[in-house]
Amino acid sequence: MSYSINVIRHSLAHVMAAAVKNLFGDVKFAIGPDIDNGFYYDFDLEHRFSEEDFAKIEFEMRKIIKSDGRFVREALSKDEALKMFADQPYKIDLIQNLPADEEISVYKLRNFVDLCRGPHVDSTSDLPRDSFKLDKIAGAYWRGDSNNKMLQRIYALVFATKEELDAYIAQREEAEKRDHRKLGPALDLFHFEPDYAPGAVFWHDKGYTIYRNLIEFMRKKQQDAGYIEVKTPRVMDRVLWETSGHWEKYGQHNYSGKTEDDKVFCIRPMNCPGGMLIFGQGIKSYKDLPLRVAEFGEVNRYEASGALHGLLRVREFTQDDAHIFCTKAQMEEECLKTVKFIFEIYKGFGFENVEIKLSTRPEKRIGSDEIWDISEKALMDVLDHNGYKYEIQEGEGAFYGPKLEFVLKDSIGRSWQMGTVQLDMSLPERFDLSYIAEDGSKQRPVMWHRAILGSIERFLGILIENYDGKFPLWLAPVKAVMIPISEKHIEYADKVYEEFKKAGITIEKDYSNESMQKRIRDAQLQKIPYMILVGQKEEDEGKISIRTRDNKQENGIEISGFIKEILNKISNRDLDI
RNA sequence: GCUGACGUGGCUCAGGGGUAGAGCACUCCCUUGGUAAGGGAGAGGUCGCGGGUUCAAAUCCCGCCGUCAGCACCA
Repeated sequence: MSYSINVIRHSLAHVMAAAVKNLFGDVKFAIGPDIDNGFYYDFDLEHRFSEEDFAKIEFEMRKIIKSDGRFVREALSKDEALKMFADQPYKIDLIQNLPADEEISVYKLRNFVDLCRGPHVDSTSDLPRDSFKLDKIAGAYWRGDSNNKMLQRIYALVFATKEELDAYIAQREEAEKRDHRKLGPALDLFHFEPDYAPGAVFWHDKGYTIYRNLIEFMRKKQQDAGYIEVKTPRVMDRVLWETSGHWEKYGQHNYSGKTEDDKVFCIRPMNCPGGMLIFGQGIKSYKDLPLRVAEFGEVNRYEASGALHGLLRVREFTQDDAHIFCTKAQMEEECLKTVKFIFEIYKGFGFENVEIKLSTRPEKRIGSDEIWDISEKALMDVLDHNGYKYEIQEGEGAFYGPKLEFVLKDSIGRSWQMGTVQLDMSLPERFDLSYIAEDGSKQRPVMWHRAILGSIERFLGILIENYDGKFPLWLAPVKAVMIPISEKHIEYADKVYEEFKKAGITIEKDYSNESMQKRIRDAQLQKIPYMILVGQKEEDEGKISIRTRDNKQENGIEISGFIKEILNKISNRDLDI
């Protein structure tokens, strides 16, 4: 009989728990579910696990697997279960939270009994012996709540075959090689100064060129899509943040300070209030709607130290933010337009595989259930009526409204949450925004928040990893590097170089006193799209030779034609070189 | 923020109670090379910061800061 990989993973979690019990004795067991690449199990025990324990635990697991132990299911009443797990406080906690009349099942594996719904394999001989591997140790809070005790979690990788396990590990190593925290400094894009500005980016010339390219790209697209662009203050009085409600909810994450006359100012953690004040200025008519207000807004949030992660989670970043004000009647159309817009933008970067998640009302929220019903339905209608597939994330919405999240898969299959579209039922109210309707009455506008790239920093981090540093031509900070074969050809190289310059193409010279091979290697490592090689032959013919970073080679190319080709690729934003 | 590991020249890392090493990168010299590392020489660090133990600390202990892996958080 063959079992699903999930059943195998979960059964192995029991085996590992049993092994830990055999080896370490007094252990309090928490939970051990299967996950995407294997399973984990949370333990509470005196002994501090270290990776040196892995070999021992794996050895014990294999012993258990070989012993042909049976997984035996037993059904108990709640009282019986409580008695059985009397010395297991976490299991007691779980049992007590089960419905009173529910039958409780436990699974026995030799001397180890675990509270569990199952299912499991019949016998440990159904389990693989060489396609699992203990992976890492981590702290994890009981019930995922930071008020609770932190337990020790062991993660393990489990696949159906050894080959799949090895492939997974190899894929992970590949991902590590593309880590933007490595590639970024190596390609001279940016760096961090942990001592002076943890979580804030120092953009170098090349990185900032890409950064500006991204903003220009969005700016152009937004203009075409009927947005206006504004710029609002970064430092504003605390009163504003109290009005918006963010001081109360996120005050601890704000950068704020007192002036000499004791006023408290706050560096903006988001751009919304600025957008509200722009709308609130003057009297708006229904004829002004929909009003799409974009801002490339730099924000600062004092994120928890443990949350920082390269460009993906920083304390200072720029959002490609926009607030769309519209009437109730325009609400769905605007949402649909935005969703389509988002897909169009992602496609431009080669991200075709985009998933939508719809997050519904959280426990802590404002607004009546009626309004939530209407807004959630509005989002679903837009998606349903236009054939978009989506997954619902119950209770994951913002406190002020439901949201759509756009998750894209990169070139090596990893998922990233990027853009978001959110309905805000709070801010128009708090800022008392209104417009004059056709019948002369004052109406409250509907307001959508939306960010497409999310943050420029984050998006760029993901692009680095997605492209493995090989940016498409239109984004690449340096399009080509000029490599004369020997010193004798520098004069000709300069002549060619000037032609590229004149055409507005960013190109570097490498006239350093190194062998040509060395200079080619350097250019390859910098992932510069084109190497332009000129030697005696090229000089005699008045042509150039091109080598691409993908090792494509073409000799005797005509200069003006090649320049034209590059300019074309840049303006078309071609993804291939 | 929590748990654990870690913090040595720009980068990758070795060493380890008696006042610092390698490779790459950098500078200079030789070499003038046809598609991923030519050769030589040189410069560069009070070993994250602060305190303690010691005749002596980069090395041991404590605190702080930061990084990494998770967890929690993510307006």
